[in-house]
Amino acid sequence: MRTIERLPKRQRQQQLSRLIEDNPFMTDRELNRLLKVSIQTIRLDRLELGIPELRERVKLMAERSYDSVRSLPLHEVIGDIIDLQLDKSGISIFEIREEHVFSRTGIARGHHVFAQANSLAVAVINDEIALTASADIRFVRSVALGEKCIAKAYVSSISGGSSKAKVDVFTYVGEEMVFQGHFVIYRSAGDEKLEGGDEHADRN
Amino acid sequence: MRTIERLPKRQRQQQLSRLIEDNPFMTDRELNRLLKVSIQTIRLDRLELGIPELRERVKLMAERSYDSVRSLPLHEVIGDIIDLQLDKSGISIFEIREEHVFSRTGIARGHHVFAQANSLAVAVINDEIALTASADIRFVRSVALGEKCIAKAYVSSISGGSSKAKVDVFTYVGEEMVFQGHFVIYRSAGDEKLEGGDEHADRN
DNA sequence: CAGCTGTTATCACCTGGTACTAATTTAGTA
DNA sequence: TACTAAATTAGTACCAGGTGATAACAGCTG
Repeated sequence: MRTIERLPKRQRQQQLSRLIEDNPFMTDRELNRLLKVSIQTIRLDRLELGIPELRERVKLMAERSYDSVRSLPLHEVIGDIIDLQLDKSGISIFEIREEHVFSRTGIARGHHVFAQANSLAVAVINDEIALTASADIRFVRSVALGEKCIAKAYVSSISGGSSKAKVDVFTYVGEEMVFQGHFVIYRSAGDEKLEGGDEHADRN
Repeated sequence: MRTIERLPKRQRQQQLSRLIEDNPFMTDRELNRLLKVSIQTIRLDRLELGIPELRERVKLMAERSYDSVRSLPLHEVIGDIIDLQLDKSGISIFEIREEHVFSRTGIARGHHVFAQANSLAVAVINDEIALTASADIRFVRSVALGEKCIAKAYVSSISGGSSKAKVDVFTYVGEEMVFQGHFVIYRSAGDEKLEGGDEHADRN
């Protein structure tokens, strides 16, 4: 057996890779039944392909998700709030990373930029519960992978003791403005028919 | 030993919970050394507390992250597009789940609802690259955990052979409108200074 | 003292493997 | 055809990290 026609092995190994890729929870036993080869062959194949055993695969996945939970994009506030004067103004920083961009072009997806601004607008309102009621937004220029977005929020009006506040948010990359939004935020004071959006999250 | 002074057990179990909580990758062996009790006691404690063994914990984490990858909130299109007539209209469904709501109240965070609408507005535009330029949005009422958001997008105008399209999106839960947005989308045709937001994602 | 809780110790067993050795099958060529 | 080498299968010992059952012991308490 020199070189020709040893495809079946290659093919099987490709299949094996694919199977494990799209269901990493398969045991060797299940795989040997699916691929109609002995369990030893499966193990040899994994060895050659550098695919770790089930438990290691599962552990790796868990570790990855454990790490990423610590910096999860859509839980709590998007972006790090670095300055906050309640009912007045606030500043947050948000770095555009792999998971935020469209892979073909490296341009940030709009909702991330929006989410940073929205989070900040909500955080700056000094209330137990604050929800976005409406917003008028503009993406001035596209934001690329690796760029740091600095969002600055200014409360422009707070209606008396009651329910609405207006917040303007401007997001910059360096000197350039990339986004602007005018938000109307509902506050908890005196209304039960809350209107949407985001609640107040921790302010650390 | 009636009731008084059996605190050490309770305390130990609390500590155990805490330890496992903030490092789920600990074996019973490591825990027994840390807490200075036998490994059997650790196992009994886990049993009483309903804490599964290391491998189960790790597997659960992996499964959670695996599930959420399949329906990842901010990658690709948010929501399932169930109908699409390019340059005309589109419909998508998005179910509000645990990871989309503010845990204290079960109210959906605004950017998810926005993200669904934004994704759909972009998807409905028949162009290689489409980016959100601006939007005017309103959260009509808050959306709760478990509710299914049906977003309907209508292209209201496409400016000649050139760069802008207007898309109106209305999102409903049952009969009720919960969100409305008017989007201006930039299209790839004839402009390099693209303006932000979201690119065109797969349409399946 | 009996009885109870709590703790520790053993022992058999389980899953999903690794590591190694050996036999068997298959295919290709001298 | 016989030889050779790769590929596959089989079997064994061993491992981590457990479960489950059973037993023994300590210490207090009524």
